[in-house]
Formats: sequence, C-alpha cells, structure tokens
Amino acid sequence: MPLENFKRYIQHHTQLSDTHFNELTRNIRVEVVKKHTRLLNQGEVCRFSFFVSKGLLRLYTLDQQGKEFVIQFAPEDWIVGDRSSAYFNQASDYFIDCIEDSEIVFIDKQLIDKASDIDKNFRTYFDTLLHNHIRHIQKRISFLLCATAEQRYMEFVNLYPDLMLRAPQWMIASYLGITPESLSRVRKELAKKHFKL
Amino acid sequence: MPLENFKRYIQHHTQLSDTHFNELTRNIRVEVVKKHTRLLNQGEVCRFSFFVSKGLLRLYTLDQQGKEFVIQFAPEDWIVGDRSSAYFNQASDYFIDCIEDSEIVFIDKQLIDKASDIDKNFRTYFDTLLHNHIRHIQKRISFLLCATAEQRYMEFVNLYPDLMLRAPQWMIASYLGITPESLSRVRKELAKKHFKL
DNA sequence: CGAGCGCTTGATTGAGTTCAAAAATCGTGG
DNA sequence: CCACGATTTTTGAACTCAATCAAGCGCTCG
Repeated sequence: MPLENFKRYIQHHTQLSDTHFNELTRNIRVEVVKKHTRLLNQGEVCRFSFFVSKGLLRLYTLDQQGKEFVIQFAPEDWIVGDRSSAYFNQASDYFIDCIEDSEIVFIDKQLIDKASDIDKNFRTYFDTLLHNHIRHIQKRISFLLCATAEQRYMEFVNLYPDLMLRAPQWMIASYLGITPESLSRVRKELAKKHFKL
Repeated sequence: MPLENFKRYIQHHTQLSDTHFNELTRNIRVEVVKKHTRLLNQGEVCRFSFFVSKGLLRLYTLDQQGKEFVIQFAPEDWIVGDRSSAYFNQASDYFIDCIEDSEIVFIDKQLIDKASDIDKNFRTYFDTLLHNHIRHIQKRISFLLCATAEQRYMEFVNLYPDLMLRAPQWMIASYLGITPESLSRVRKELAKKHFKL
C-alpha cells in the first residue's frame, strides 16, 4: 500500500485518526518515480512539498558556469520543497531530482489547510518543520563559514549516516562545497587516522 | 518620540490604525542602548525579536577556538532574533550585539499574538518576514558554496549598501567568511579595476 | 599624548583546486 | 550473464587563492 509510510509518519507527529487520514488522502497524489526524474525545475513555481516515503531526493542549484551545488538531500521520511517559491508564488532557484527510484507523496497547500482543519496539531507540526529547517540551514551557514573540509565531512556523516553509501561522492562533495577530488582525499586521510587507532 | 520609526514601519506593512497601534504598544519595551551592548547571549533562550529603529546590530556565533562568525547584520528597519531558539524554547547558539548606539523595540510572542488579533495582516506580515529570512539564508548558502571572496563582497555591498562605512571591516570579513587581510586586498583589487575603467 | 585597536602591506605557508590519467564501478544491450 | 562503454573514484603534480605571520601606519578615545 503506497501511503503506508506517509500514514505512519503523519500519525507519529499528529493525532490524525485512521478515518481522518483516509479521508484526507483520498485524492492525494503519490508517484513512483525513476532515478533521475525531475520533480522541480529552476524557474518553475514550487507548488508542492515532497514527502519521500521511499528513495532519495536532492535539491540543488546551478551557478553561472552551470556547475551544480547541492543544497539539501532528502532520504526517507524527509519533506523537501522550496517554501519561499511556494509562499511568494515566485520562480524557484532550485532543481529537485531523484537520486534513487523513489516513492513520493505530493503535499500542497490545500492539503495542509484541510488537514489543519481536522487537527490543528497538523499546522503546528508544519510550523515546527519550518523552524527546524531554519535552524538547520543556519547551522549550515556557520559550518560553511568556519569548518574545514574534514570537519564538514564528519558533520555530514553525522547528519546523514547512510548517505555516503547511497549518493555519489561528487554530489556529497558539492553539498560540502569542495571538489570530488578533495573529498576523496579527505576520506583517505580519515581512513588512515582510524586505522592507526 | 521613541516609537516613531516603529509605527511608520508597522503601518507601512499592515493596516493598523493609530489607535490600535497606540493601544498595542502602550507597555512595549523600547531601549536606547550603547554600542557594545549585548542583547542576546549564547546559551540564553531568545525571547524577543529586536526591531532596530536606530543603529546597527549584529548576530554572530563563536567556534570552538573562540573565533567570531557574523551571521547577519541588522541596520534600521530590520528585525533580528533567533526564531528557532524562541520557537523551541532552546538555548541559542548566537550572540546579538550593538555595533552602534541604537534604539531597539522589543517584540515578543505575546505582542505578535495581540497584534494579530487586532489585524490579521499582522500575522501574515510576520510570516512573510519569516519566508524572506529563509530565502535570504538559502541564498547565502548558495553564495558561500559557489562564490569567490570578490563576488561575495560585491553581493554584500549590494545587500547592505551603507554598511561598509558603518561596520568595522573585520566584522564584514567575518560575515563573508574571509580574513580581514583578504578583505582589505579584495577591496584594493576592486578599487584598481574601477579606477582603470 | 600615548596605548591600543583597526587597517594595510609584504612574505610565506597551506588547504583545496585544477588538470590529467589510471583504476574501479556501474549500467545497459546483446 | 557477460562485455563493453560510460561514469565515478582515486591518485599524482602543479598551481592558486586565501590564511597566517609579522611589521608598520594612523586614528581615536581614555
């Protein structure tokens, strides 16, 4: 059943009953998407938040030279989207792609409003998500400002323990703001250190 | 009159009448603070958003070595605070200091609630502020990931046109994630270029 | 008026980049 | 299921941007 994970997730964070959940998601859009599928294009308005019930997404942007910069990864149970674009109804700066074959639940404003009417914890929870997101990206700014490549990598492993195995290294390098070559070397150095201990 | 700027600002963004504004701010906390005053300490819960009606604030953090990293500046008509700390009632990672003698209006949750009851545009406006903030810090991440010292400096000048003259250079360097020496050199290079044109 | 802070400048160092090429891994069609 | 081409990762060498260290200048404010 496609909504199993989404239901578990929602009921874990709100008090939505089975009945209400079923009613709410009767016409919800769920898609099984192949690797490399694009869910959001730069220049489009981002009308959805994407709940990842299976798989792995990335949110990234391009600079003037066409180089990719990964802003965020979203594995299972993460919700990703461009809230500013949605809120202001403006073109997004970002792309969202599938890194693995994934199963995605599309959450739009309407759904959140409907859900919030049923259970006001729902609105609260989405607010919490928003504030978590802010905390997270602020932390990221501090890290980009003050941490070395090695420190950033260790923080990354801490945040996304299994992603090192699921995402290609060049994407992770991009997230960390270093080249794939540098990441490769950082990993080599760390392996050396750990071997010695 | 101490609330003049705050009133102008609020009425520019909401439909609050004079009467309502006066009622709302009858007991509001406004402080005239000297340069170097600290408005928020790392480890404290941030209970206020600070509206700068005059002066200049900075929000910054320290790394393990005690080095400062400026996350944000707030000149006149900006509102600054640590929303995550306020929202989650958690210790803040940040300090907020006055860079100049300033006049600060203290905005707490209660005030926003009261104001939102009077005029629901108020809540909307604070939501807009929040989303603007998110957009801004996401943009900042992109920039830290992909721009050189020179590009970052030019972006900074664009965002805060007059701050180059008001804030010490070493703080701006900290905001840009470079050393004061590097900033000095970047500026020299840029001056050279402009002179040649 | 002097001590200290902030800015500049120079010399040196170093972390990370770039370029190049080899090695490993992945994925797709036969 | 294998093989071949493409992509990804690793490694090496040279290079670059910005950091660090150090010295000197100028301003301000106590």
